[in-house]
Amino acid sequence: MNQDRVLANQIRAIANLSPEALTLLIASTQPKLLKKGQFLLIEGQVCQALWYVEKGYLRTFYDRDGREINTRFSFENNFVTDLRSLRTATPSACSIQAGETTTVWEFDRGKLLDLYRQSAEIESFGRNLLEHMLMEQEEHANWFKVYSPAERYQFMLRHHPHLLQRVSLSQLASYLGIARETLSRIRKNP
Amino acid sequence: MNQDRVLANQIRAIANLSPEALTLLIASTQPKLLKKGQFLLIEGQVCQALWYVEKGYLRTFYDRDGREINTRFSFENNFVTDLRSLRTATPSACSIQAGETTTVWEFDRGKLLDLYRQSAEIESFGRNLLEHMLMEQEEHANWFKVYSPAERYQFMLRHHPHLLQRVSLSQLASYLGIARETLSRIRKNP
DNA sequence: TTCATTTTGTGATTTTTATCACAGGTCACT
DNA sequence: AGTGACCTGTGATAAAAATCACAAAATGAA
Repeated sequence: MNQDRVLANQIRAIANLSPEALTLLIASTQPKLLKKGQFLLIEGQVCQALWYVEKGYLRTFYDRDGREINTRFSFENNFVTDLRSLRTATPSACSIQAGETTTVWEFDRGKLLDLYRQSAEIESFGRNLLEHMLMEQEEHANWFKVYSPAERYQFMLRHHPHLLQRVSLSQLASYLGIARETLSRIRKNP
Repeated sequence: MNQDRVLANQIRAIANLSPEALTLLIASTQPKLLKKGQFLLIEGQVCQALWYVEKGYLRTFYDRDGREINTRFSFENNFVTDLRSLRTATPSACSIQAGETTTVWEFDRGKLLDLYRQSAEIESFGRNLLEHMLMEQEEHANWFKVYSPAERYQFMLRHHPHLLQRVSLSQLASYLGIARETLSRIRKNP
């Protein structure tokens, strides 16, 4: 059995699982190695899994008339999926791609649902994970209502500096809802 | 026992509960009637509950240097809370206020956590509810990355017309991340 | 290293949006 | 009906951001 320490510890950080439940959960996953540029999900496919990023990062983006709009960057120790596609079994409107050489653990949708039924502990883990994801998503959504573009940049710089260190400015621009050139200028003037 | 039909049906729409679990869950709630303007949560308080809106609507807002910024409007059949404050037991950075005469059902944090431990079915309901909330939140967050202000208005008009019918333009402006005057002008020119 | 590709910086210009100021309208309450 | 509080529309102006065009720099692969 392929028990990964990092994954196990991260799961424990989200919810305390008994050794049995932890084993069960980890046994259901499968590691995947992605080269930079490889896709986990392509627009139009039905999303069948949830992924945990062990190393590297993933980019979630939408295609808007040929222009790519990045809605999420998922780094180490984060979970990512297209929840709408996963839940409703409908084609995904977005794609998920590796931004670096990336290692993920794949949690298959069907297996996960089975585990939820089998183990209340694992269901509890799922709930806690979702609470965590929702909390972060809400906070991020508020950036756009509370801050101006320059303030969004400042906030990101202060609270999520890894984004700037690892993601190109061109890709960050759409994530911040501003033009690439504007972001370049904002960065110059502190 | 105060079993409300609307609430029961809405819960069933989220997750199939056995009659016993449903009874348990509903027995843990308490109805609250709010006049327009009354608060469920005031900035600085620790959020202790999750609320289900039966009638009316709630407004979630932040105070930014004396200016109110609305981040959410919760209408009939929706659940709302301040998840960060609820989870981390820290003072809330936002307030939640009734925008009309509003009836809510209050789910106390402690009772809910107890129920999660007691009943796998109820935990499953919690997970499903969170998935649903996260899905909606992600979609809303994408408005700001994918659409221009005018397009955000159009999207809201098409997909969430009740917002325009029941929330004042002044309050919607910050929710759409634009100035009140700009929204007024966008509305004129279709 | 070299070459091609991608990324970034920058100026000029246009477009969009915010801000300020104020008038008229609506609504609830007495 | 009158009063005050809030909401909406609109013009003038300033500020911010988008867009276009292109050069410089960085990156990566052969």
